[in-house]
Amino acid sequence: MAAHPSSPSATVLPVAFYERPVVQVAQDLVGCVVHHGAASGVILETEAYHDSEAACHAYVGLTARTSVLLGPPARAYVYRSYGIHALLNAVCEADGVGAAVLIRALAPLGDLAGMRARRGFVPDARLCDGPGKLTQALGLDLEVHDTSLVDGPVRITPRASGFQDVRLVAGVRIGITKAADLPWRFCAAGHRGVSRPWPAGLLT
DNA sequence: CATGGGATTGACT
DNA sequence: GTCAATCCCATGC
Repeated sequence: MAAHPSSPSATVLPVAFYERPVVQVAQDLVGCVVHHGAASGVILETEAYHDSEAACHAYVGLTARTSVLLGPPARAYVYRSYGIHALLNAVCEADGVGAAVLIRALAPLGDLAGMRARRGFVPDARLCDGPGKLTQALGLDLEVHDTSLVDGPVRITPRASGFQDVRLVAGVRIGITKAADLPWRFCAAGHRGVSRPWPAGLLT
């Protein structure tokens, strides 16, 4: 952090950014930068989830698990998947609406050495090409669940240089069985560092 | 209190 | 292509 003297709060995406329709936020987040400590990466892939459709955890209503999803926007929703992986989501829309954007892939940007150490020295292109991989690379765990994305340990800043006008490729969401036909997955066109399978047209 | 499923990954056939 | 690892929590008896 000492190498970056600029004030973080001045450039962090504000609460109002997240307090919008979740499918819009999912698209706008591609190209933005996630920070955790010295580690950071450019978002290459997102998915939107909303409590109006069955794939969203909040579809079942208010429970201990879904209280954060249904709470105010601009907070981190982190949960464990398959007993092993921590998945990072940004809570969106108004307080009372269950909606979040799942961050599925990053282009590694800051603290590559730390990422390599935490990920076990895989090729750099594979450091953050999946939702469980990127949380491990960033050093995130469930401890950041229900923390602020504006002034908490995890922060997201606006689109990096070279990503202001990023072209998006939409596809269906990955790894779900319910509401599997909604095209709510968004990838940065031309970037191979996204999770498999690549959506049609990614490289064209 | 017991059971089962899941927004994944990596290793293996 | 298949499959197991392994945690949280919703559901049901």
